[in-house]
Amino acid sequence: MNRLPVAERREQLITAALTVASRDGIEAATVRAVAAEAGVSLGVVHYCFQDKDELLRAMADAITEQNLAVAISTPPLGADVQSLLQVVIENLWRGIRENRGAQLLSYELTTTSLRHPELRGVAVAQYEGSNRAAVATLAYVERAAGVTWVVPREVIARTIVAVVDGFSLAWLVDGDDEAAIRGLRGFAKFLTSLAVPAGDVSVTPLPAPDTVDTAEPDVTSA
Amino acid sequence: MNRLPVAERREQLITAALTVASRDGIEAATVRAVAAEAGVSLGVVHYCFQDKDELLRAMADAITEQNLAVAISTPPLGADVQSLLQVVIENLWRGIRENRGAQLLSYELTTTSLRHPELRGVAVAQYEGSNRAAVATLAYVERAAGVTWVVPREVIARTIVAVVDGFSLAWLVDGDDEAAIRGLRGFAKFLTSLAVPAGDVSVTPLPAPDTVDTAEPDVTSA
DNA sequence: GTCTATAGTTGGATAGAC
DNA sequence: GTCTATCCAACTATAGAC
Repeated sequence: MNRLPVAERREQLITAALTVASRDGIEAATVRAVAAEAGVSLGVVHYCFQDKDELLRAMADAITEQNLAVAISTPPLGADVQSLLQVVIENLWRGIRENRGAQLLSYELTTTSLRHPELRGVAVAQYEGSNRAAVATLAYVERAAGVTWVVPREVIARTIVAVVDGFSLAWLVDGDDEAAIRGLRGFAKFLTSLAVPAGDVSVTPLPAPDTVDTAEPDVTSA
Repeated sequence: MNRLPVAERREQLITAALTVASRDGIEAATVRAVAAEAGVSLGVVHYCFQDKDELLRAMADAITEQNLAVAISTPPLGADVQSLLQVVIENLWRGIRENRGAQLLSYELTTTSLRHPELRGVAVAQYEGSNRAAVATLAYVERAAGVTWVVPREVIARTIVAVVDGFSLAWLVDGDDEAAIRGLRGFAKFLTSLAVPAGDVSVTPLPAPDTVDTAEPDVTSA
């Protein structure tokens, strides 16, 4: 109703799009539905976004940013690898469990992106976000617990993303919370077995929380 | 063109639907596109299937059956757990790698099913198929290598499905064959660490191949 | 059983008044 | 900037001729 600067209007519409898409699925996030959710008329959306693809892309970017933002929250410090990984994984899991719709939307965005050339890049961006977050988390754990890994950090990061995605997907289907958390705990234990005390360097002092660029790897992306 | 019994016509249309959906995505598998692919007219499809949902459901069932059928193929026998698991996982991976479209379709079916009440059950059926195949594979490995597991077989099965799904999804996005196979090999190694020699019972003689109801777990489902 | 024709929806996108 | 009105395309589904 009110006249807003385009930038703000865009934010509002992106939020509306996220609401609709998380709740009712990516298919339901039509231009019309988004306009209705935001309480504006159809024309407004087309005034702010060139076309539907641009809106979808903006929505995907918003998710990624959001995940990276969440990733800054600091987990409990100073503990052994085992419990540190446990906590990190469980925080991550809580975020997923409490946002079923968003998690499902993330997979919908991935598959949609993989099928439509005009959305090429969205899925890759999601994955890059996830991997960066996972790598940063690992770096954090390394410093906090004074360890390194017996395999390259990037390899572990990829595994984290894959395993969390896999268990999330299974949980989306059967809703078995117990099985999900059990699986993830087992995985944390496995990760622990890949850690070895950092040889030469003693435990590096922890940087201030906000210079650690993650805590919870983004798993919203594919 | 020709007059076929309904049952055969259905098979033909399901095949056509699989072709279209694997190639162009689940969205592209419209009644019209399927009819065109099968070389029949629009009305024929509606004569064979009550509505589009029934067609989609039939398509999903066909995938599951197909996966279970593939799972009967016998892997190389008589080896240690490590190499046995290695081979099983690599066979599984080859099947995925060579059917990118079908694999992607599987995830599309899952998310679609999770969003549409009228397709409720499809995703669960996919997952049950995967799990049954994984459990059967584990049972096979147990007999072939004379081992049992330090955690319940069902838990391992769920983990297998999750991990394979996770790595598959990552591969669909970035196409990194090397990373995928590396990750899966690492996982096979991990599984090996969960195996212990079967204590009391000596190695049970292998049943005939076709009584072993799997070899490759279905990972097509979500 | 198979075809054409058409009804009835839905959704993307634009034009033009205010 | 925002609204209404409208166009156009694609799709599901059905009716009825052959």
